[in-house]
Amino acid sequence: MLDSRALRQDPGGVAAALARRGFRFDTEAFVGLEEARKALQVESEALRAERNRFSRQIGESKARGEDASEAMAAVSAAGEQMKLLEAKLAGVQEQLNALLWDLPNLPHESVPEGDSEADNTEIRRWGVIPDFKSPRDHVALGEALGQMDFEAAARISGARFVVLRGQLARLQRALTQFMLDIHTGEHGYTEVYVPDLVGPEALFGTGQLPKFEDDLFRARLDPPLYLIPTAEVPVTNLVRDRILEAEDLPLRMVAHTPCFRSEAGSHGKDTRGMIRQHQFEKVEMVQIRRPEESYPALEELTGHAESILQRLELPYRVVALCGGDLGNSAAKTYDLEVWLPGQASYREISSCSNFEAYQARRLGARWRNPDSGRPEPLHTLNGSGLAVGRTLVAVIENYQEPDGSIRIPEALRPRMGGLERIGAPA
RNA sequence: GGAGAGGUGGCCGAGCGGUUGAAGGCGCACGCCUGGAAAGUGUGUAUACGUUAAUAGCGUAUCGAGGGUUCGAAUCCCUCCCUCUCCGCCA
Repeated sequence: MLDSRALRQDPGGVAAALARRGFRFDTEAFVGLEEARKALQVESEALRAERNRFSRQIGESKARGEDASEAMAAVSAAGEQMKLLEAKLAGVQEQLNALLWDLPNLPHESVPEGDSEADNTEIRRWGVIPDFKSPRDHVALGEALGQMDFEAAARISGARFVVLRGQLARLQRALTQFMLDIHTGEHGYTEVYVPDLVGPEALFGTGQLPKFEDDLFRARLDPPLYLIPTAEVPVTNLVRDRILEAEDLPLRMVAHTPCFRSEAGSHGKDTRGMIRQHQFEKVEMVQIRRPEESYPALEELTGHAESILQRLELPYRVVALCGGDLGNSAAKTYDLEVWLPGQASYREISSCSNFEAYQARRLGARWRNPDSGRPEPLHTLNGSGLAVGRTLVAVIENYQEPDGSIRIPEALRPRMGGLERIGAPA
């Protein structure tokens, strides 16, 4: 959600900024609604103030045992009119909210121009792309090992699920623990365990609702409950409706959760393998920051995600998303793309974003700024550190041997009981 | 799942349907007192929106959420959510 004050003061400027991400903001509709809102609000508040005055008089008169029928009639009349006005106001407010909630975040000035993935800017590359004569992808490798089973998963749950067995299952667990231990032990994050099912308010806060309901799995209808698409939702919502003190900041939290995505609208995309699943594991970093610190924090957080790839010795590049490719709530995003020999391309393995105050406003996440003495919206950031399923894919493909075995990255061996490779040749 | 109790300000805790944004206490802030501190004492201490140059005033809203009764609801009624206790079940 954008700052409604800024929106009122400079709708044209906001529209121009939103145009950078390919979003058309109907300023005329907004200004019209806003004017109607203001008029109705002022009028109905004045009326209510008058009614309150009369009500007080009634109380006083009755306390003295006097007749109050005149004032009661006045209040009654005001009440009728108020009902009308307030119904109108509620209608306008609803339209205004729908418009407001639908607006994406303003891109940061450093975000590259462009309207698609093709316009993203590569910031840096790390690592050496392995030179395989005939690389196999993780599906071929995993299935040959007998440890990756899409058919079994399909029998249980349909498409876009996987069953891992034995050392591959363990490798995924090792990756998870490895990531968590580094973020908590070296990067200053506090590990949190959070619900995997969340209510609609939580999803509204981080921006998934109301716009992106189709991407979610709903687990219960009555009091609605959704499976989380990312730990960002429950973890960021930890500060919902809170006013933090300056000394509480910054907050750095990390959580490992499964993530559930319906992948509506991506039929036929990445249908092979573990790249795009309905369910996957992810380690997620979340930071809650004072506004002036959020951009340095984005660099820091991105570095934390990169450090995992470096320790696993996986080649990757960092890409700054252009305006058109930016997620709805983000002001700026770096994607980390890992090299996948099976596809001979870089694929997203982490997305690190600064949401500035966009989520914080929806969440009511504030801090007491000592300079102003007032509660002000915080800045929220998050980034995958990393998507575990895709990391497993990257390890399998980058560490493959001609005989179909998988070497285990040095950094993971202690967590694999010293194992050096999976599927050693007979 | 069954039975019961309860949800009020940062916390605890009052609150007859009427002038209650809400007594009192704790905590916190500032001042007085003190050689310094403690104790004591005084004052202040929610948030959002609107109006405004204003983080000054004024207005409106908010006592779990939503709806209803009423001239008027923290107080009465209904629905839902949550917490606690006991029983049952259960990882």
